[in-house]
Amino acid sequence: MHLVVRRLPDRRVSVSRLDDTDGLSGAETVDAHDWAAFVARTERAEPSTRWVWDDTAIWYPELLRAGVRVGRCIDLRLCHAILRSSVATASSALATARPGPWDVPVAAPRDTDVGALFALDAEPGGGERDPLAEFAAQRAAVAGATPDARSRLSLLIAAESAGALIAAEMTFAGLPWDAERHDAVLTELLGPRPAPGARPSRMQEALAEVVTALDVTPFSPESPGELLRALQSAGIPATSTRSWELKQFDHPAIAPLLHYKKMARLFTANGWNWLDQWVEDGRFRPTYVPGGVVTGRWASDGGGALQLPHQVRRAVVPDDGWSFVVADAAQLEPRILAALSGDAAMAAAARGVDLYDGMVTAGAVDTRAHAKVAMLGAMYGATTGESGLLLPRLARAYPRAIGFVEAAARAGERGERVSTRLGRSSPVPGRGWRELQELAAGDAATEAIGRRARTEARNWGRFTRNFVVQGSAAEWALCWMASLRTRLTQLADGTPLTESAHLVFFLHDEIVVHSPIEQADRVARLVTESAAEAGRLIFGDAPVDFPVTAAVVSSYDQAK
DNA sequence: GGCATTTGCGCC
DNA sequence: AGGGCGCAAATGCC
Repeated sequence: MHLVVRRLPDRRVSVSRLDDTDGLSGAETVDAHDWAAFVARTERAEPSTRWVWDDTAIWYPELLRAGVRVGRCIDLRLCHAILRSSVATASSALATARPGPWDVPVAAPRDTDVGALFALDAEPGGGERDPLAEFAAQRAAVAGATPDARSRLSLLIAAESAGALIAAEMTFAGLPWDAERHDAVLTELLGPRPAPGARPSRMQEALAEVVTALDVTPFSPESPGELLRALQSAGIPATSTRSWELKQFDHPAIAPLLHYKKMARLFTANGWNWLDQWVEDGRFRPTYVPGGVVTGRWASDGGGALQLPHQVRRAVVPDDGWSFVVADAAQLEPRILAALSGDAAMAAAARGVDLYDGMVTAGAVDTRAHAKVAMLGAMYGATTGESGLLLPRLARAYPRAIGFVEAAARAGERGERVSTRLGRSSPVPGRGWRELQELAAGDAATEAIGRRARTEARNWGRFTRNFVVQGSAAEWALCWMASLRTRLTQLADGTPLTESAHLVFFLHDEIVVHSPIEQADRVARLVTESAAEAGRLIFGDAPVDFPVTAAVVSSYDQAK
């Protein structure tokens, strides 16, 4: 049962009911005051309802604030983006139409004030968005795909939309954050909080050491130019001020300088100012941006939520009487590649808990470290260095897996689109890229143009090579979370979201569930079950395991 | 002065 | 010459 909803100008919502064949079977209008109650009533009476709306980030926060949860939805904006560029729906009316009001590049405005839903005076797309017509166009696009693509796209649409619900719920719940412990971590590593504009004492000390060791007049290491001149004046032939380059030099100034840089990073990115700005009432509430990355990964907006350094994870602490269940998928991307390519040998190596160990046991590589660097290199397109050297051996042991990413790279080099397991396709390269390739192929091409064209082609090939793996892994993660969410909802048995176990953080292949202590072990099992279900949903009976490590902890840093 | 780009580094 | 991001501060430009 689909209920297509749309904002009306006079603070009302129109609700169109569609039957199983998408025929209009009823319509009504609901006043803003009654909206949350209407949704709650509908969810109770018909839990399998799928709400169809333009943008979850617009509709859902207000419902959550009213204590109402939604089981299932279709996020038309997110699904439009998928279907618009998918190779599988390329000939559909939806994909071939001129850009319209659904082709908005970013999520809804960050305005989550109470009443925001009905306060929107203009459509985010700039034009009138008709959800009924858009839903029909999307259903037609999917129906027109091959049967195989149809079922995969249907799963992708459901998973993407579930992700949008989860993102809104996680922002609503917030990540439990102990500001006192954060302050303690900062004080331990940097010294006490300095006056505004001043450096923390430990940074000051490290800087003094650097100045002494370089025998220079005091300078500001935040300025790459000043730092470079200071280093060179002491005879250190640095060409940049990057830490990984500075590491190579043997000079007494290097160690305190690297220490300084480390501290400076923590101070500016996740120091006291960050704490003041982002943590309120014991919660960090970033905005997640589902579909924010071309590959389908989530992005985030505000507070650098997806880059929380390990140093400060000690401050992520559950409420009294609660635990965290922290789980991550072991070697997710290589396993995804094994499943995508149907590489039986790699699938066999993936049978244990550690895929890299499995590769060593099979004799494909010498050490676990080699296995890891070689696999990452294969998926990222490394050509030089250690991983470049290991690649031939890897290709002999796992020809199908390596052949799969190589094929994706070659397609990208030709300017073709590649697709994830469920049918999200990479964008076509820009006009400048295509013109350069045509120029290089023509009679007037110079050697320099040819060189530039080949470089650009290889660059795009590395992107498409990684796209298929990263994007398919993102789909697995969405299915994992969506399956878990369903189980957690059952466990909650009608309890409000934040009064029972609920997701509070997601990081590509890792999740954190905030759970009452007595439920935590059960939640850990649900996490594991959900991972197995995700594998089945996406790959059917393909013989690749997706093990997850699930730990019950009393602070985030204790996991792993 | 303000806005855009670059540099460097955090995460996966 | 290794994929995808976000963010702070410095730097570049008008």
